[in-house]
Amino acid sequence: MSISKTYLPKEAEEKWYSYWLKHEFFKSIPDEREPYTIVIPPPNVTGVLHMGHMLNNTIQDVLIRRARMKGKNACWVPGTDHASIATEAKVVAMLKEKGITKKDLTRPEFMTYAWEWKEKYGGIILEQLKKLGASCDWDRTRFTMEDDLSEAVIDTFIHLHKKGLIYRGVRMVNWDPQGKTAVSDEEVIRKEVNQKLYYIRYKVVSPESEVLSQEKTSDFGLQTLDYLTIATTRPETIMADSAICINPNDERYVHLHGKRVLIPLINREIPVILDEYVTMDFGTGCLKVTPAHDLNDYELGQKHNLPVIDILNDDGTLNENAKILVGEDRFAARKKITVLLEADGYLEKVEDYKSQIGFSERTDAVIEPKLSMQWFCKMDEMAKPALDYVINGDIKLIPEKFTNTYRHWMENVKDWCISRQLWWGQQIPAWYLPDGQFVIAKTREEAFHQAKQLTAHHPPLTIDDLKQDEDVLDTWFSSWLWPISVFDGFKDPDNADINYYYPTNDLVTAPEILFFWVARMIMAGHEFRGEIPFKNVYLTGIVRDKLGRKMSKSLGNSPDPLDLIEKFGADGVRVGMLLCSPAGNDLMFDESYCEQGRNFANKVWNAFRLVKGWEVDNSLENNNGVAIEWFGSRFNEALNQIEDNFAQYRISEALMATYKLVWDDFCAWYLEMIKPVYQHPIDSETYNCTIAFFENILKVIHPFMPFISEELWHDDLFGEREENDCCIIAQLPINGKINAQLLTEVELVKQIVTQIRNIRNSKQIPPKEKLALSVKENAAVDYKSYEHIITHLGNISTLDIVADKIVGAMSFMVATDEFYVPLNESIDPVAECARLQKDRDYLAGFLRSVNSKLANERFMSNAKPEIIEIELKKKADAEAKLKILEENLSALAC
RNA sequence: GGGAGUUUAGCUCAGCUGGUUCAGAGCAUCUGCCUUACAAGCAGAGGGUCACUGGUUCGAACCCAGUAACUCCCA
Repeated sequence: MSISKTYLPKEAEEKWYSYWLKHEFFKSIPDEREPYTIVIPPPNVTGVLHMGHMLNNTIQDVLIRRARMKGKNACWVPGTDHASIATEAKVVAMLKEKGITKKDLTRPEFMTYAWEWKEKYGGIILEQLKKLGASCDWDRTRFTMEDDLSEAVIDTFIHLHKKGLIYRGVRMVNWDPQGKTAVSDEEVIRKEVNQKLYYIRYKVVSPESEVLSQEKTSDFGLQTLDYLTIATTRPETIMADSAICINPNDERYVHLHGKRVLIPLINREIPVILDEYVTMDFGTGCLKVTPAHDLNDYELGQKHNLPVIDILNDDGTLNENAKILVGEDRFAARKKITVLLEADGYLEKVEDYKSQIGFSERTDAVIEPKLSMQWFCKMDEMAKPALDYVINGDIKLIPEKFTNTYRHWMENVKDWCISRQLWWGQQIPAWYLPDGQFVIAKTREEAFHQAKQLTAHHPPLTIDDLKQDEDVLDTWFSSWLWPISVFDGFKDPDNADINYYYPTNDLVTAPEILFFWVARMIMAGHEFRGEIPFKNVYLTGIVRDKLGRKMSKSLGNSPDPLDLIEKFGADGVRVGMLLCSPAGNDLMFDESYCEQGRNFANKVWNAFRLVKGWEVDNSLENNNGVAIEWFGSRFNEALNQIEDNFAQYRISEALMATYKLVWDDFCAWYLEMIKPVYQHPIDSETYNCTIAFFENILKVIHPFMPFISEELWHDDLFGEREENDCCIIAQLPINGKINAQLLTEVELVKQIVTQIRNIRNSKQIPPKEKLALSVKENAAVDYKSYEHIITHLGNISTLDIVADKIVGAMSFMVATDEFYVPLNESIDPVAECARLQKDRDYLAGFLRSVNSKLANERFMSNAKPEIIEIELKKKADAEAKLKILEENLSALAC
């Protein structure tokens, strides 16, 4: 036999993946079967596969393969999103290398470069998914910026605008001064940063004492009545201050009520206002209010009608409003103004200070809160039905704990800023007239038509006078339509695909995007189809390294998934990912899990080698009836467990149940039970049953390990296969009968075998030396029917049923039955006594606790009858065993 | 600051409605084996004050309160 001793995945993976493709097993078209649909969370088109994708897509593939094997019409729709910020950043960087800056290009020129980039690098990630074995229907691959999907986005915008759900407004946004775009809250990464807290003095002016104060301007006196001190981390923004705010309850500052102060260096006068918003014990209790550059200050400013003074340009430099340091970058300005303040005596002190600062996820620039004109989508109306679907269980979040978080978010939802100051994306269909009015229209012509109505009485407006909004829509404004748009549900709302596949079944994604993707898909589903987009949302954990750090490129702590596949095989990596991924909890990934997965594949491979090597002799009679019936029952029991685990989305537990079924029950017990003596043939009935079992095992492992199962499926051990007879479309075994008594008794048999092995171990008896075994049956189990198994696994010469104890033999108990193994050497009575006494003491203690329970009136009156029943049985069992132990002890005269 | 979650063996995690001999699994460790499927293996074994302190209960890993540590989300 020339089969390799280890499973070599590489060849099988290439062979079977292309075989599956060629035979279109991933392809789905609507038919009369029940559909099972997953839409992939579209990865960034310019992305490469990372561990998060591996986990996510392994789970999806397991689910989709299982559904396929359960007879459903399984459809997994792949695709990518255009990732406007990330992609544009990459294109800009690529252009920079060529010596081109974005500013020098027209919009269409830039888009040409961007599309070239996308064609060249986009979709690499989808090719990588194939290595993992992903069984997506590749003919359905979609991209959020392709024409149809873009049209859906624009139509959606127009629709929502008509409904009054989209508006334009000045709002505080997270501004990325490097990318020169607004980014969403979700794209801001908060980090703890060491900063400085600057204490700055503002001179107090008051009408009555103005003269006095001005006199003191030159020498900054130490009279605390003359100035107040604020604490800030951003001294460069003092020129944008609109007020100083103190808490009305702050007794230290009662004298400041109604006063005005001068901003240092520029001497602009601002009022002191009162608001309980100010925390008295933070800093000095005096808060500088800078509405243009801080969200909280903005809200405070709104409340108190303060002017908004914006001193920053889009690139983060100071503008003319700042009066001083104009043109300086904000961080350079901070350093310089500190020097100026110090020089003029305004700087009281500087302290070290730690606080959270927002950084752009894409450019890592410090986020600047900035007031800017943006497009918004109103959320409150849409949030309500989207919340209801989850609360009333139409959509299930797995694990359930996320329902709370979801509710909390949906009840406090904020409007969605949907504009981005970029070119790569769908350009907002707003057209501005020269007078600043705008219309919303799909095309320039339509916009012109509408615009003419607005300016009916004015001199001619030409079509070229219209200027389209420069901004594009947030990528999530495409993604939230994904479950509908991939089936062309916007273009053709009643088409066969959308009617058949929608709502989809399961969505598998990360909890990080529960709100800005999952929640919005639910809103879109309700808004545009009046239906949920999916029934279950399985939220995976975040893949972390052993130290609990999130895997990331910048930390360099993430293995390359393709290297892992190379090293352990795709099946091994899939198993490895799932072994360490409890639902909803983060997973501490380690390569050793993949190694375990590889070893498992190897175990299956070697079980195959064993069976493959057997010779069949038709004249032999079948002695393995019990073993065969037992494994059949055990297999059915395991099928139930696996099904149950899947029903609860406990996928790693379903895998573990499968793992144990194969490794322990099939390999370690069943195959050992029936294995013929070396170079002896096997009877045909056992052989055929074993092959049938093996084929069922291939089916059960297939969703987890598609490649090795398919590889073995086609071996002639399992007979001739038709061209289309493949494991991937085989139907999972149907649940059969379970003989519970048999399962229980074989557990006892296993204990007997283990005890015999222990005797061998402790007495250093070689496995080849046969031993005799006698049993004194005290209970109802007929061990004679298991004789074949016991003698085979324990290498026992004879199994005798005896009526009396055998003195001088090694003994052990299983349940209440007594077993004896006579040895040539005499046993050590002292050691034997000690062993028996230990058992007796333990049992006696146990019995005491049971008895005290039963003697407790409150227990007897409160406990449920079945609990009392159990306690009584415990008592009876313990007493029976104890009796035997006592007998044995006295026989030994201990 | 507000909200949510986690804490069980060296590691990663199960443990459902409080009630079996309930303290479990996989990995790792230790011991013995190159026994003709597999050393990527086989046969055994050890290992835990269920974070801590109280409470409820006949009975608590599980319910309640408080404390501590860690994580995430929001501000």
